[in-house]
Amino acid sequence: MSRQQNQVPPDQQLSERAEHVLRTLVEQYIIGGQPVSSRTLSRVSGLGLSAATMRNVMYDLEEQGYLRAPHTSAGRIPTEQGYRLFVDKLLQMHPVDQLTPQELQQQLELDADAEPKNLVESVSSFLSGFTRMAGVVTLPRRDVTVLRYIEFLPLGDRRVLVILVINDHEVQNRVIHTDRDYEHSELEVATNYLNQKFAGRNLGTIRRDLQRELEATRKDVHRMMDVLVEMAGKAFADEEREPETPFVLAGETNLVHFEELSDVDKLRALFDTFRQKRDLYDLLERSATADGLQIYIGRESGYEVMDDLSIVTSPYSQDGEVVGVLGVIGPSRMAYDRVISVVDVTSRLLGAALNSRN
Amino acid sequence: MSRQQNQVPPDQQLSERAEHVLRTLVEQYIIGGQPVSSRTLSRVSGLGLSAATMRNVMYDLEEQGYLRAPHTSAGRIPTEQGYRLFVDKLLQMHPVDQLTPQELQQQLELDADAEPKNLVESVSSFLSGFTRMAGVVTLPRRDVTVLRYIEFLPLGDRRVLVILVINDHEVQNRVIHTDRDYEHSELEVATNYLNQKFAGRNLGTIRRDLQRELEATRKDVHRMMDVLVEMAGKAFADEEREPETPFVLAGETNLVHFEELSDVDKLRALFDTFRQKRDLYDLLERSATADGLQIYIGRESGYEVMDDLSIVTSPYSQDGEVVGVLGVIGPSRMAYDRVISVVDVTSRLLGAALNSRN
DNA sequence: CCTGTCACTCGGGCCCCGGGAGTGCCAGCC
DNA sequence: GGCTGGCACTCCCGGGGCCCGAGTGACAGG
Repeated sequence: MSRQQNQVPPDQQLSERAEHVLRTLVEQYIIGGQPVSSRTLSRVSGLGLSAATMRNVMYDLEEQGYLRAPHTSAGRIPTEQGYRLFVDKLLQMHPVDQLTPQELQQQLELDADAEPKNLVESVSSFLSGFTRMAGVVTLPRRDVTVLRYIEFLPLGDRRVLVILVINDHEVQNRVIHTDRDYEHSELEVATNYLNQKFAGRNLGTIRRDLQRELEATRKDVHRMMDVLVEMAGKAFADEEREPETPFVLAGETNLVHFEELSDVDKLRALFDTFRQKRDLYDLLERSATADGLQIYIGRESGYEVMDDLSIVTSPYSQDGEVVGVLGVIGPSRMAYDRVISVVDVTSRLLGAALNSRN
Repeated sequence: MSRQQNQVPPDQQLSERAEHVLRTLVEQYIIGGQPVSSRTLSRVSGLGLSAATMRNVMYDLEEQGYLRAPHTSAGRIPTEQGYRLFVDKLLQMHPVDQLTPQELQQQLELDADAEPKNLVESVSSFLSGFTRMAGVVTLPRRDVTVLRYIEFLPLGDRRVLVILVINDHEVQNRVIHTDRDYEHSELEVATNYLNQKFAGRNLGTIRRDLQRELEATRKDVHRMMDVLVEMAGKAFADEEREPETPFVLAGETNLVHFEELSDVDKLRALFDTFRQKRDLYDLLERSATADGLQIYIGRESGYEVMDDLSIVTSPYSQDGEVVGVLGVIGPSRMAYDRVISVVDVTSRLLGAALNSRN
């Protein structure tokens, strides 16, 4: 206990040798999942040093907070700080295995014309399937949403189907209930009028203008216009009803396979957190504002349940603007090089898939 | 071991008293989760019998395969056969708590105009939330699918949006890629022609006729017709692309809270089965053909992973025709009365929600 | 047929013990 | 000064023995 307390400030430079040892140790731990002993390091590090020397180095690393020993006579495992240094400085990226994401590539081509929701589900499930951990992807969120086309179709039973084409690609269907049945021809008038007036304009401003329009036509005799504007209003009001949980989590149950979650209580706590979605969403939001690929190791994310778990995230963009975040959640003891590659490539592919739609 | 082997045939009638004891025991076990002792039964059964007598009764019940003792000096717990008798004959249904499904009622009203997929997701998540177990709902599957309306809209970039309204309520969007861009007016011709020809007809027959139509127009000079029929063909071909996993499972992670799944290996096996979806789907299919509410206790379902788990299912109908199944998966030690009520009511409400759309 | 009683069985908690793994430290060597 | 071999020490882990409590099975008597 004393050793941890009088830590040498962690910003002190580590010798190259110490870094090499740390890197080897983390790699070994990731492979084997067992605390790494001085003997193993001596054998495997390639430094040609004896176990005794390794012990000295390890002692120093522990003193500086990079390692800890689960108990006296186990080997050592990395602390969060140890992983941190590892990913920041010591990680050797293998060239991305270009072959494997092909699977995603194909899937994205299949989904090329799908709604964002479906796209996001595909990608999330790819991330989880490929890494055998949990995948998470937020729905793309654009500030400018341009109405491309609006159309009304009669469904009968005083219901009208409203079709909105937004941003050239997203198609939304709404059903609104009206005071009476409308003829196809009547609705065609509405369709034409609204398209002429609003197509190509921003959804936010349309909502404002509709309000004004409504007041104007009220004074008018043109009852028909009144009704159709109200219809459009309804359709757009519905737009407000956001999905409460704007991200898709997949493969959570993969996590049950990991040693570090063989404690059922921990598993429960984690799944409960996932269920609430709020915390995870906040974390993702944070990653969206930070730029580039982010790695939160263990409690760095700020949540106790993330103990021994890490999350690797990357924002994805459309038209050069960040519209969402995706990532992978797994044990801190994960193969960061692979996961980083996958997350990185995936975010790019998703971005590309979104762009190719224009 | 000997006692289990020379079992008295289970079809032998149980005395009323034995049944009462069995019922009390199952109820107690469901409440407490602990093996039930003769003393407890003596206190709680209301029969005014001593523990010693209970022991004799329990001995008989064990001999007939309704109970088993985890070990000599624990109490007894029900076997699958015990649960079976309990649910078939001894279960006292409380009048359905009419208040609680109100939550679902409201949700369904909100979703009244939603796509089947969303409806099913709502219901599945209700089942899991309300029971705190796992909920599962298959997508409604209708044999007759009538095309109500079809429409083409130009999206630009040689893409055309096809909107299909099916069965009065389901709206499907497809994007198809064409050889060139089409004017709105050209597509309007297509829209009119196809609606006139095919609206109100069965999707299956339309597909056949389109094929014929295509061959006919080929010989014709009318190139335009050719193209649009091909378009429609594409749209319907897409229809074939079924969701590979036509059911929605929600709240699997709730199961981690149960004692009987505190064995991590079991949990893994179960989640792996869920991931594959096939087995579960087969099980649900089976329940659809059987009529009314079904209960599979433990391995009755035919799957080893369902050991200590039960599934309560009920088909749901639209226009008097069974179109899907929903259910709840949880430990065999579940409050069957509540779960049965919920599953039953939910299937009715879902059916009603589907019907009210016509 | 029911009941009180008593011997018996079994699981769980506890301690103790020994073996094995890995360390910390030290003396000696280069 | 840094590296190494050696050695004592610490700790985990598994097994065995012990006791206790819970619950049963069986039996004899009402």
